[in-house]
Amino acid sequence: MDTSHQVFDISKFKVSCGNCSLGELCLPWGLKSDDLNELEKIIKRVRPLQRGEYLFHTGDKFQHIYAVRSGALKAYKTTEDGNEQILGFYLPGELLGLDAIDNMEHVCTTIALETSSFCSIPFQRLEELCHRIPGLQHQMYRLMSRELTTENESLLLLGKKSAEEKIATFLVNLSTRLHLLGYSSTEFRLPMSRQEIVNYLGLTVETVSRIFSRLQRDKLIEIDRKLIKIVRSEALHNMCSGRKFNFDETSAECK
Amino acid sequence: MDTSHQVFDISKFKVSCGNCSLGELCLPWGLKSDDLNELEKIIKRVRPLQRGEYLFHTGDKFQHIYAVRSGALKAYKTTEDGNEQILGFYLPGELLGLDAIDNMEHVCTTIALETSSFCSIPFQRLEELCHRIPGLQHQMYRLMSRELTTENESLLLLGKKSAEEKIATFLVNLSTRLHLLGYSSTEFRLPMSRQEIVNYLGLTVETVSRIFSRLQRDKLIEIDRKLIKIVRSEALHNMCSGRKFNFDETSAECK
DNA sequence: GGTTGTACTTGATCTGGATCATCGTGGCTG
DNA sequence: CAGCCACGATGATCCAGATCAAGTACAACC
Repeated sequence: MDTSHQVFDISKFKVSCGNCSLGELCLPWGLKSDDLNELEKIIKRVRPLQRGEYLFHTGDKFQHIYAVRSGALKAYKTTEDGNEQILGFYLPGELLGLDAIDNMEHVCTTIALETSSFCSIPFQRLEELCHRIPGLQHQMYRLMSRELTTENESLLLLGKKSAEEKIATFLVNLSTRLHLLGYSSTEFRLPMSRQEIVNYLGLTVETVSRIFSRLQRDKLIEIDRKLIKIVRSEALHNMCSGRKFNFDETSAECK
Repeated sequence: MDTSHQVFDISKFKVSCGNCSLGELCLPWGLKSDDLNELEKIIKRVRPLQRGEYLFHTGDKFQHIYAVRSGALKAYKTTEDGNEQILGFYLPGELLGLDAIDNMEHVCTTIALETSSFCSIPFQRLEELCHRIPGLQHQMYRLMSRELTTENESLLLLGKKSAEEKIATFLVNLSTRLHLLGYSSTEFRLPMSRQEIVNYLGLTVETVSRIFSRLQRDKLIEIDRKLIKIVRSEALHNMCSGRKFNFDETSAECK
């Protein structure tokens, strides 16, 4: 048998959630070792995607949920008039496809922003497993609940915030998520283009460009193309919630 | 024994999902009669709320999810600067509190917009029951998944739509949900104030007032305080997605 | 019936962010 | 290395919707 073939057939690799650095952020959280083994049996790696490749399309039959292992994706819908509407960005440890359970078909399209790898979990078998493993069921509820909370926050973000607040919130949110993954929270690379940022935030490239420039001029951040360095993170945090950027008085009362 | 007392202690009433007109819209969807009985055992009615009374507050310990039986509620968060940010409105058949599972505490406050009644379901016991009843577990996933989809749509609503589109979408959405409940989809009463509508949509009362007036002048709707009559629902539907309101040419090609 | 208060409407003006236009810059190709 | 192209920055203008400022209508109370 030609073993070299197997090297490329990555889907045959056994997944080891136990050794996965994302373990605690992902599905296996709180599982006992036996249960983990059960879960690992149904999880498969899928072929990594290059930038621009799709994970699933709107309307695809829903069979698997996916966990991002590495890389970054965006999820979007296409409106009646053919425009793309970005719903969110996904980083390692995050689950994709949960919104497809209701109608058993995907309701958005997901595309890799950079080379990305995934685990795929057949939903039906996951449901069966949840049935035998209470901890897994609970973790599923938690993850779905968390996604609801996240979306509520996005709702506030888009609904009530000014351009400046949106951008500050966007950066802080990204910074927080990267930090959770063990990366620097102050220096990182934006995996998405300006165009994608503004589509998501409901702004225009010009506005974002101007605000980035202003943040840089005011020494809150340093920015070189996609490289971001957050210099004054407290000030950026304050900016998220409408409080004005007020220099050294970060301890002052904020009415 | 004073039986008249029991008339008021509504929480002692056994819930009958089987006879509930909301059955198919709510938790019991797809359950067999035996399973339904199990579910009914853990569900209780809670005291109805009058307008202005709270169901739960942000930060409350999460113990129950609630199903709206009648009436209407709003869910909101309070921002750092003390403002109210409405996250959504809830009608009969809809579940409240699912976003609290993650941290086991409520992340928003819910208040009755009119006299409203509820069923309460202790989450821990529901989880145990889901464990024994696969259909119930599946329905929970479906309901949470549906809420994710709904929130994605709200996201588009708030992020990219114009004031007119937001209002049209808001009306159409309400109309659809009321229709599902067996009410008229063309004539209904808004359970919320203008102030609440605009808070939710991220607009001002003046803008909404003007757009309502315009829609009325153009004979798309008739409006008398909180009473809405949708006169030309196709036109209103078109308006939701940025397509211009173009009179009788509803059959014309929409690029 | 008058008084008060609250919700809603309508008009006038202002402004944040969109749109339009131009230019710079860095990466890629031949 | 020139030429091209996609991306991003910046300036000038425009406009949808906010803000400010008066009204008006209706319900609650005396």
